[in-house]
Amino acid sequence: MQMIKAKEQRLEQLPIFWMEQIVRRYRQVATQALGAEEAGLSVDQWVVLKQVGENNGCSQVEIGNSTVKDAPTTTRIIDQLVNKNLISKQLDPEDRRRYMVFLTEKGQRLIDRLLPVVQEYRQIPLQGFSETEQKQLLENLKRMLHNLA
Amino acid sequence: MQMIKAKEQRLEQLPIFWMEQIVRRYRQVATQALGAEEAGLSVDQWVVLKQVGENNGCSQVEIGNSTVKDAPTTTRIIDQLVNKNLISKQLDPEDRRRYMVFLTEKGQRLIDRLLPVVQEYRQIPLQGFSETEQKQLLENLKRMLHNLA
DNA sequence: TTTAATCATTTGCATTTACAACTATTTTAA
DNA sequence: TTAAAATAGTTGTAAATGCAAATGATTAAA
Repeated sequence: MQMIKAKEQRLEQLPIFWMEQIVRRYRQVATQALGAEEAGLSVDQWVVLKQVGENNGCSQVEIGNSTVKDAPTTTRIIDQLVNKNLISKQLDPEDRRRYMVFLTEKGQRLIDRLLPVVQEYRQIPLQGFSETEQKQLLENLKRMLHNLA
Repeated sequence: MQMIKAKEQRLEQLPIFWMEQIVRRYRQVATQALGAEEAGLSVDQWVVLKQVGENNGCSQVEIGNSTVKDAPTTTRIIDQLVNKNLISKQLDPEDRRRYMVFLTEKGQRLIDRLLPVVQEYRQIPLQGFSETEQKQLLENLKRMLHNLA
């Protein structure tokens, strides 16, 4: 059995290497687009805000799960949004460990205003990708994450 | 011309959403694998160390370019590696703004020791991907980054 | 040649992040 | 019913990151 020396991998051949750049650059684009709206909202704050809007009254754990952020991060982002009066928290009378999180009217108005902006920058990275290519890409990414789990 | 309401995008339909998780999870796997070697080396430190090894005597700017890290980050990682005696810096007599960066013997030995470990965890995310799929994935990622540039 | 512009590197700072530890509450099970 | 385990959320901290600005050196231009 012959030993074959493993091919030296250059960084540019590693998907992760590119993904890191894409994620970083995308964040810059998103941050800039949100910043231009003078809403004082970070990308993460937007994601959580939107998620609260779609799951009004849910717990922080649920928000953390759906946005894939850990508990401390979720707590802090939610507090930031509460301080901006975009959402509110209220102790769950059924389970006094939990807080139920609600969108405020101000929060709803902000979502309505920012949604078009977000939808615009979200399509930037996939410009020129066919539906098929997008689906395929998503599948590949899910496979990669599954491999790492 | 009829207005079509943009499809509400869920997070799970965004490639970036998955990429963030993949990158984070991959870092955990890599950090753990390196940690198990008791080398006291972070993932970023490894990448820079390896890059210095492949470009012995080059400047910090060049290291930063090849690893896609900004100047302050590059400076700090290089200093960490210098403190561990894995690399050394030396003023370039031709251009006294630049430092030339060299691998030490200790650095070379560490690379030799860690390389198999790194090659092992690097292939984890792509398990089950054919050559063709890997090439295609890389192409797609490059396209995405290009769209964002 | 002197000034201005550019370049390589460093420093400082504000923000983010991951991780561990802690409190309070509820659930489980002995 | 009471002790142990699990759950929801919070706090603290060390490290990483991104950005802006500063320093020292070189190059380009007036």
